[in-house]
Formats: sequence, structure tokens, C-alpha cells
Amino acid sequence: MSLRKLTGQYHHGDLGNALLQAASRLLEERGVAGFSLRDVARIAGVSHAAPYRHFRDKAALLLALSGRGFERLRAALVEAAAGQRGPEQGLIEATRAYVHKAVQKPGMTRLMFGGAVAAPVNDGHARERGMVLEVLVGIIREGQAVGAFRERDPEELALVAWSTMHGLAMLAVTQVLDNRYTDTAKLDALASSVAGNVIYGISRS
Amino acid sequence: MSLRKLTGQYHHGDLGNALLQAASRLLEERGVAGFSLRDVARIAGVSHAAPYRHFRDKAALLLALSGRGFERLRAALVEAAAGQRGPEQGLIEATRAYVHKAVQKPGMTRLMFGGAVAAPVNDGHARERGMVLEVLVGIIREGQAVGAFRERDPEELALVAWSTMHGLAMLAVTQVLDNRYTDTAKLDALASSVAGNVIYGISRS
DNA sequence: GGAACTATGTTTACAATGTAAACATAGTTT
DNA sequence: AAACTATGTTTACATTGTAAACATAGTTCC
Repeated sequence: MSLRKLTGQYHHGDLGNALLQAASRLLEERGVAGFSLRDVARIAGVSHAAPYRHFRDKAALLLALSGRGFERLRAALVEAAAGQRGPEQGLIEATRAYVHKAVQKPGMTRLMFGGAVAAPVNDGHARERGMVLEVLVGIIREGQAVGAFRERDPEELALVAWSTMHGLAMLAVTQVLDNRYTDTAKLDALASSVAGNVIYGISRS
Repeated sequence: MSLRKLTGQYHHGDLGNALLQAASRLLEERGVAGFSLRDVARIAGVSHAAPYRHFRDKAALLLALSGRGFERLRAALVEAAAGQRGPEQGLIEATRAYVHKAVQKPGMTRLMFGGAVAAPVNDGHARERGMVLEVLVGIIREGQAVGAFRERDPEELALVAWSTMHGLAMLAVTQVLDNRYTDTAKLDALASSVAGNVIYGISRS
């Protein structure tokens, strides 16, 4: 394919990505509920049936989109945890990043974890989710190696950590934390606090 | 109104509740995504427009439904925590109940926390949600009174607990805990473990 | 006891959506 | 350049949410 036709002619050039980008925007603007394929096509400036050349159906597009979400989440965790003093600090930073990312893209978060879309989106990404967990397992293992964390099944400890950060993130996204924690700074502080609590729990002695 | 006409005549007798019940069933069977008002009406055996005499629109029905969900969740927590040895055990039981209830009714859980439906459902129930939190705050306060839990803002500690149980519940519902924890007993054990960890964290000394 | 009133259902109608099918056009390959 | 393939567009249709007009059953008031 040639370079993108900026003149917007018959062939778009890179519609697949353009659609995903438009979908991402729409997702944040109107939420999972008010999300329509035809609007995505409209935003991308193509006919309403054009998306079907790139995605089998609506669910497939959303599946692809949430796939990106998982990958980015994983990357954010890795980046946050990397280069910290120790595993404890790494876990705290990961928690903050997790919550921050969720709140920053609530539409995406709901798509990924809300179960708003039919089966394919929920069942898919088993591997991607596994990779998110792997990051946490890695941190736990590190902590155990240094003698900071309790010696128990690393995956179970990782699930404890994941549950906590995930729960806070979801509560925040679902606006359960009304008023008091809408402020980013306060939410961030709460995230640290929550992470600290996990660490207390899984620490040795 | 007279007793319900079992003959299923023109006037149903108690359509409002029948609709909610049908909706609940449909929600679990097809998920939030494949949920249609017309199907609800079909199940209830009335015309597709009949629901509009009881709910302003689809969102209103779902709002009412999730309202019930919150109330039942609250009740389940209270019941689980009541009559336990101490606040610690109470918190553990509450956590188990929370996760259990979520997994038992995944459709409802997704409705309540998934953000799958437009604004009204998400923004509504601020009070109901607050009442769920209140139960946890109560347990925390109790624990502090007995000297078991650390002296910090009870609401913050309650949020720590809520985050953890909520996170585990959501991960389970979203089927992130593949294979290993699909077994109810194993999930239950994980819930206890997770609760135990929270308690370690918020315990005194 | 019937007449007006109100609550509750039904039918009809319509716009938006997801998706399939037939058609069109542009790049690519031979 | 001719055939092929990938990528868009149009047209068509079933499903949905919802409004409007109509129908019927309970209720209330004389």
C-alpha cells in the first residue's frame, strides 16, 4: 500500500488503526453503552459498512481494542515498577499506575473489565491478562528473593495484590468513591495507602 | 388491585415485579450485552411496550434492578458479619459473602459495577453504595473499639477492605482467574486468604 | 348501578443500529 | 493491459428502543 492518501479518497490507507482510534475516542466520550459501530465509521469518515472489511463484527473491534488496553496496562505496570528501590516500592508504584491508568481511561477500563460486551470480549485475552498477572508475580518473587515478602505461593500473593489495586481502580471508575476521592491527588494517596496495606500483609514477620 | 389473574388476562396484576424478575433472569442468561427490553416483555408475556407503564425506559428498569442488587449485597454483608466471634472473623465472612454473591450472580454484578449501561445506572444508587460502605465502616469501628484494628480513619480502612474484596470479586466475575479458581471452594479459600491479608495489614502492631 | 376517571396493556409507527449481499474501485500481480 | 484481490460503498433487512394512539379493566363518585 502506498502512503496514506490525505485527500481521503476511496482507499483510506490505514483504516484498521483509524477505526480503533476513533473507537477509543468514542468509548471515552460516550461510554460502552452509547457506543455504535456506525458512529465509529462516521468519525473515521467512511461508510457504515467499511469496518466490516477489518473486523468481523462489532465485538471483534472491541476485542481488538481491549487487547491494546491490556498490553498498555501491562507496559504501564512494568514501567512503574522498574528502577524502584525495592519490591515494596515497586508494588506501590505499580498500584498507583494501575489506578491512574484506569481512571484516566474509564471507558477502556469498563470495556476491559466490565463485561459490557458479549462473550468474545470477556473470554478473549486470557493470555494478555495472564501477562498482567505475570508482572505482579515477578515483583512478588523479587520480594521473596530479597527476603522481604512472606514465602507463600507467589501467584496467590500476586492475586492478593492484584485484587486490591483492581478493586480500588474499579471502585474509582464506577464512581463509587464519590466526592471525597474524585481529586486525583487524593485518589493517588489512597492508592499508596492501599498498596502499603497489602505490603504489610504480605511482609515477613 | 385484585389477586393476580392467573389466567393472564389483560391486566397482569403485578407486572412491575414480574418484569424485574424476568430481567434478572435474562441478565444472567445473556449478560448485560444481549439484554433487550423486548425480550423481558416477551418473558413476562406482555406486549413489548407494556414495560413503559412501569419504567420510564430501559435504563430505568436496569437502575431499579441494580438497586435491588445493592440492597441484597448490603444485607448479605450484614448477615455474614453478624454473630461472628470478633471483627476479624466478621471481616473474613463479609469478604467471602461478597465474592460468593458476585460470582453467583455475575450478570447482576456486571450491571452494578460494570458501567455497561448509560449514566443513570452508574450515577444512581449513590446512597445504596454508601450503605454498603457503611457496613464495612461499622466492622472497622468495632475492631478499633476492641483494640484489634489500627487507629486510622475508619472510612479509609473500610475502603481498603472494600477494594480488596471488590477486586477479587470482579476478577472472578470477569473470569480473569482462569481455571485454577473456577472451583467454588478454591475461590472461597482465596477470598479468606485475601481477607486475612487485609486484616494483617490493618491490625494493630 | 352506571358514568367518568385512571391505571395498565396493546398496536402501530419510526428512527437507529448491526450486519449481510451486491456492487464499485483502486492496487497488485502476471 | 488483463485478471485478481483488497478495500469501500449502497442497498436491504431484522432487531431494538421508544413515542403515540387506542383499548380495556378497576376504581370512584353520583
